[in-house]
Amino acid sequence: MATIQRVAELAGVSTATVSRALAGKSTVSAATRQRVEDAARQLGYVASATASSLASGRTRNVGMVMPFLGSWYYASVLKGAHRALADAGYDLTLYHLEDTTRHPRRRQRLFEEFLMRKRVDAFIAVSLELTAEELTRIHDLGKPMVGLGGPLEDVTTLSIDDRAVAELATSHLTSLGHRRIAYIGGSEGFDLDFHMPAHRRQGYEDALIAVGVTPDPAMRLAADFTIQGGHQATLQILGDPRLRPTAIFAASDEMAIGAVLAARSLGLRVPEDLSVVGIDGHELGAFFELTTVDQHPVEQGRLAALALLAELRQDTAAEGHANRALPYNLHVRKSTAVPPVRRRD
Amino acid sequence: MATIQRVAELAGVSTATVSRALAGKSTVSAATRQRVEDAARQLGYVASATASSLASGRTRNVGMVMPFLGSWYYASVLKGAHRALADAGYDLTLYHLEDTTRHPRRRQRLFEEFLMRKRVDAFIAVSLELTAEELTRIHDLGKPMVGLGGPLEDVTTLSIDDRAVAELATSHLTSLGHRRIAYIGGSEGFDLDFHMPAHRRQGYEDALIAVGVTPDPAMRLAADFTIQGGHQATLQILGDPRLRPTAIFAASDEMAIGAVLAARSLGLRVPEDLSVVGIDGHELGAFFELTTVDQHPVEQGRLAALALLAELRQDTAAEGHANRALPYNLHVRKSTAVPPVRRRD
DNA sequence: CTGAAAGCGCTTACAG
DNA sequence: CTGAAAGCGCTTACAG
Repeated sequence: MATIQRVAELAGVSTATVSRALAGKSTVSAATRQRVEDAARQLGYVASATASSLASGRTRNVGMVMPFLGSWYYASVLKGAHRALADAGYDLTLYHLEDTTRHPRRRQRLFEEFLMRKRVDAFIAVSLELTAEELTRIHDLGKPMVGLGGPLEDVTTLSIDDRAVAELATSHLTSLGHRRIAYIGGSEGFDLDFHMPAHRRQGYEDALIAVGVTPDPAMRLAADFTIQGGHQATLQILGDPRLRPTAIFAASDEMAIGAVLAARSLGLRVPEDLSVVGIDGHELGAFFELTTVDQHPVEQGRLAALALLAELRQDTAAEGHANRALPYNLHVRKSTAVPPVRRRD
Repeated sequence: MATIQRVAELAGVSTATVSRALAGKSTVSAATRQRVEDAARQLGYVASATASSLASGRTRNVGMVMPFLGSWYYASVLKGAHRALADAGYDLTLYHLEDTTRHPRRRQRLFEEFLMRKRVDAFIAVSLELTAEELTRIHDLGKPMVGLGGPLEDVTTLSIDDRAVAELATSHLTSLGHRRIAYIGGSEGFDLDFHMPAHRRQGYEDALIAVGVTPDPAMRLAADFTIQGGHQATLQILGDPRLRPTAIFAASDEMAIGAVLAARSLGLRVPEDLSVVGIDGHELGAFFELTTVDQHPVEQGRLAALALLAELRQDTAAEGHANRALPYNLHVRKSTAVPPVRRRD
């Protein structure tokens, strides 16, 4: 593998000039730059990231800290962030923040060893619920950080307005004429950001109140954020003769798909007998013709990466820890429609 | 951030001794080691990966090259590999090998820039179909590499026996008494390893022939490896009055789920009217009570990482480029049963 | 616009 | 068992 020394010899300049020319510094003459580039190409030279990092103090590598690997949302965010970073010439190193209670040693090691190695210039933290000590440790690293999802103290955060999203989904249903709308929310502790379920419930209730409906606690169920969770909760709701909802709003698309399948298994047609709306923009939504509030996870990853790159570029110690709002939009498909004609009570 | 120099001062030894003590070299006295460890802990010292790499030539970082981010299988493999690497003290840097035809520049840049930076000691390549030139470039990097999935020339590869897997799934059906078994295989070009569809089809046919059934080309359909793909193919198969299969074998669990949903939409019960078996061990399989041949993707990622770590440990130039077989097992759930009593033809 | 030289923070023969 | 010193391959003030 070629070194900068070899390139310098071939181009007939010093290693300092090679470094400047390939880094695109403006203080190199066009002719010299050309010779250096030719020599580098001829030798297949690419600067060693290791040596470059040690000398410059910049790694051109970003750490991505995620609580889950293997689920659709996180994989999508990862994809969006990776592409934006790669386009800027950055590498992405992945850190899995495991569950504290189940894997205390692995999690501890992440903070005491992996993140301390100075392998990255900055971090993107997705849906992180951190202890005070963990947050201190991260701050002590002195690296820029952008959070996606849960609001973190003294960290620039991008997050979706969970209340507004839930209100939009519910209003979509009320505007179609629905009044008996059940809500399947997250069970406590399932999601890492424990404010999210409360915000979404608030949005749901706000939308009901806006059309004069008093929220009925019996119409709210907690479930896991999975197809199975939505399925069970829906069987529960539809099986209770007192409830008779005409629509279900689920806090995730997977739950909503579970609701659709549960309705079908009871012989109900969606949307003729029951409307269903979810949140996410999940890849399976298209197949199930699910109406949803799309939160664009790939785009979320991209925006987090761009925000971080901006901080790195201006090297701001970043006082402006804004909590920026992420985009979302209602994607109407065929799982929602006007409610069935009301039966006599 | 503490440097090795500070630790050396605090412990009253040279930096060389600090380095040896913390690296666990046996040539350090117990007393000295203890003092060094105490000093390091007190200062919160962790060696800089950058400096360590430059000095030692080892990065303790592995590159994971994947053609897709965001799908369940790849996310699962990533998860398994990440954990095994982290447990060995290694970091994981992710490289997305984008589709050649759609993103020629991004893919080219991966080979000409990202992989050349010497940021990693070795690579794990998942389902990679590489051009001759790309393979040459990877070999020229002189780094150990383990392939998962597609067989790569001169590379240690872990792969599943696709023929045997398909034969097992099909034999499960024939042993239940099925003889009219349709097969939904991958459409050409969808998967990167283009031998896989042929091998699975071979296994399907072998199992039929073993019970005296002549494979009928009309019972084979190609589809995308998705729920949608399986759904469409199944409507096609069940809609053809000449075929009347009692069972469907799909080359992936997502296809198989599509088959189950298609059957239900036609009023058929699974498994009473139609048995369905898939391949994968997909997380959704449990919900749909799908019988499948589980290929344990998380475990695949772990095994690939362990194989790579073994190569790194013995620093073998690795002549033994064995193609090791990955484990799989039949997971019988409720989507398969004896065939319905045959109607008169 | 370019070069000589220091230095980034470690590891590791070499010597004792 | 330990230390002094070289060196890993770059980047970047500093000087001209």
